[in-house]
Formats: sequence, structure tokens, C-alpha cells
Amino acid sequence: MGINDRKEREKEELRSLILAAARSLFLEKGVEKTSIRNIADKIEYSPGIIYHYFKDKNEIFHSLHQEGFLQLLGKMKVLGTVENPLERLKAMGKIYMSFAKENPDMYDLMFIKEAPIDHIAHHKEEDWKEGNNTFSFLRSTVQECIDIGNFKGHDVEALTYMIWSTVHGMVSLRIRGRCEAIYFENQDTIMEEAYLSFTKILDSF
Amino acid sequence: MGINDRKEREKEELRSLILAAARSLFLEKGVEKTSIRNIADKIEYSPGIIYHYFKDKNEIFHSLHQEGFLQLLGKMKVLGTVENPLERLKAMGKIYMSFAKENPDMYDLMFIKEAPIDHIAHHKEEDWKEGNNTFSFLRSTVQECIDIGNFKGHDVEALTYMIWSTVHGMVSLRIRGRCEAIYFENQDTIMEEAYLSFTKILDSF
DNA sequence: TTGGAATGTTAAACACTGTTTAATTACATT
DNA sequence: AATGTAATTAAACAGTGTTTAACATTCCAA
Repeated sequence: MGINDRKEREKEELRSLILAAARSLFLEKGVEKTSIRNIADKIEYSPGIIYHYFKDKNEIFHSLHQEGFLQLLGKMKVLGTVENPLERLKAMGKIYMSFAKENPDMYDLMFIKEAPIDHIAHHKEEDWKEGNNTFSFLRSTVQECIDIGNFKGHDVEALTYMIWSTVHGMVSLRIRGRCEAIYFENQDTIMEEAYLSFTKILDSF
Repeated sequence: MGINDRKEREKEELRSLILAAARSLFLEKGVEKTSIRNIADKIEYSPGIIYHYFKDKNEIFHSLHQEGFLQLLGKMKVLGTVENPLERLKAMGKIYMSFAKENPDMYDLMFIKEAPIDHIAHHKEEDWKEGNNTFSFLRSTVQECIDIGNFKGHDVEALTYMIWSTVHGMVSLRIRGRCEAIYFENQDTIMEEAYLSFTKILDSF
């Protein structure tokens, strides 16, 4: 079935062509300002064709948000060298925040926008495996901390959600312009200082 | 100038009529799904008229987001009875979170959506006084905690931003569907448990 | 080689969106 | 009653996501 194989390849090619166009437009203009017609223009096809490769616009951005998780996972790789779980936990937060700083639009898509999560919600069978994997990764590190005597009297899951929330809160307030809209004494270092406050707390209990 | 007075009143009336329509539509459908034409239909005027009372759609939702801050401020009133600043701080977080739970769309508008903050950014003269007031209120409570010996070695501003981030993170992950998309052992109590973990930490340092 | 089925692709339309324009209506003042 | 001003509208512009029916291409069996 060599012909079917080639057809399969060609179909895959156009699919990834759409994704590539969507990715580059998304990175320069954001989700809302990237239209189906923009993407179609870029790949020099008619807008209708996109709907033969993706159910709707949400599915395209769900695909892109998956790429974001691969990127984030890639950045997390270096954590393998950090033996002490508490040190690893703190390093993880730093990586998470620097990822958000370097790829604000991607972070927005992954953790703030409704697009990718809506797509999941409308397809009952699939679930948010990207998010669950990332959360599990964090939780297991928190568990290791508990195992060596840290965070006494705390529930792993609750504590993990709290830690995630803290870093997500800091970066999402910034990404959505609330941090910039507050008059801080040192606007450009407030995030780092706040994270320092956080790690200081993690160390002391 | 009785006639001008009446005209002024009438103008104000239509303005608040627009806001009332926008408010009710926004509360039942959200920002994105509330269109200028929807609002115009509701007040039985033509869509164009709205632009004589508001610069654009963002300005309408900026007005509504101000109402949200008044609501939140109202809920915070009871804190006057809490003498101990640390207890007050913890109670504040509870109120903040219950406000978000009871008015998720309003919270979204106040702290997540770009609409109100975009409006501010596009009008260089004005700033986010609602947010700054709320932040100052929180900061002064944190300062009081420090004054009576809590949070040793921490910077007020950084710590305040961290605390805000933690509660904002918890509620915004839920509002934007990320909390629900994670498999927690007890999905419906994770927020409360996470906040409990947080207050336990606040108590212990 | 040809006819028909399947597939890939498009043009056009639908029902919307926010916003601006020019024209119209309503009304107070002269 | 005529005029000038302000309120209001209809219509248009330029876009949006999505669906439809038509068209083009490709493949395979007869």
C-alpha cells in the first residue's frame, strides 16, 4: 500500500504545515489575532481546508499548547542533576518562571487561555494529560521533600497545589498586566524578590 | 439651566441603562459572548448609540470591573472587627477566595481578562487605582503582621505580592479550568485544603 | 484506456463581530 | 415658524469562525 502511505505522508505534511503557520502567527500576534484566514493565507490554501485537518480553531491551539509542554519538559531536564529534593523543588520553580518569562504567549496558552481546555472539555474521552503529567512531576518532588522530613503535617496534594498556585499566580498576574499596573518600589525585580520570599519560606518549615 | 440639567440627567440615565444591560448580559454569558448589538437590543436602541457613551467595548467592561471592586471591598468590611493582623490577613484570603467562588465571571474580569487593563493602558493618564487600593490594603495588613513580629527577614512588598499570587493562583487555575482538569483525590475540597496549607505556613513563620 | 468512485480543495455563503460614517430625527432657542 | 444643535439611527466597512455545495484531482477496477 505504498500509495496510501504517500497519501498519509502528504496529509500529515499539510497538517504540520497548518500547525507551523499557526505557530508562527500565534507567536507574533497571539491567539485571538491569529485567524483561520491568516493561517490559510500563510500556507496559500483556502480557509476551508483547515477544517479537514482540525475540528476547529481550538483544536489547532490545543496542538500548539502540547508543544509548549514539550518545551517546558525540555527545560526541566536539568533537574535530574539536583539530588536534594528541596533544592530540586526550588530550582523547578525558577525554571517554571523563566519559561513563563521567555514564552509569555505560550505560557498564557498553556495555563490561562480557555482555548486548549475548552477543546478537551468538548471531547469527553480525552483528558489534560499534559497538565496531569506536569502536576504529577511536581507532586512527586514534594513527596520526596516530605519523605526526608520537610513540610511536616502537610498533605502532599494540597501543598503541591498551593506551590503551583503561588508560582502560577506570580507569573499570570504579570502576563495579564496586573503586576505592571501596581506601583511597586522596584517593579522589575518584584517577581524575583517575591519568589525569594517564597523559597525562604519553603526552607524554613 | 433646568433644561440642561434634565438633559444631563437623561444622558446619565442612558449611560447607566447601557451599563445595566451590559452587566446582566455579562453575568449570564461572559464578556466575549456579550456583543455591542446584544446590549443595544436589550435597551432597545441602535448599536451606534453606545459609542456616544463609551469609547469602546473595553471601556464598558472597565466600568463593570470597577463595580466588582466595590463588591469585593464591601465583603472586606467585616475585617474591621478582627484585631489581630495575622488573623485578619488569613480572613482576608478567605473572603477573597469566596468572592472569586461566588462571582467567578467578575473575578475573571477583575484579575484575568485583558479588557479592563487594556483600557487603562490605552489611556496613559489614568491608572489602575482599584487594583492599587486593594493591594495597598493587603500590604498594610502584612506590614502590621511584621510590626508585631511576624514574617521576620521578609520584605513587605515582595511578601505581599507572594501572598496575593498564592490566592490568585489558586482561584484563577480553577476559574480557567486547570484545577478541574487535574485528577485530585478530592477535587471539590482541594482549594480549601490548599488554603489551609497556606495559612498553616503563615502561622508558623 | 476509460468510467466511476473517492478524495482533496475551493468559492461562496451564513451569521456573526466591533466600529465608523453620514444621514436623519428631535428638540430648545431665536 | 425657522434655525441651529444635539441625540439617534441605518448602513456600511472590514473583519471573524464555520458550513455548504460545487469543483478538481487522483486512484483503481473493468
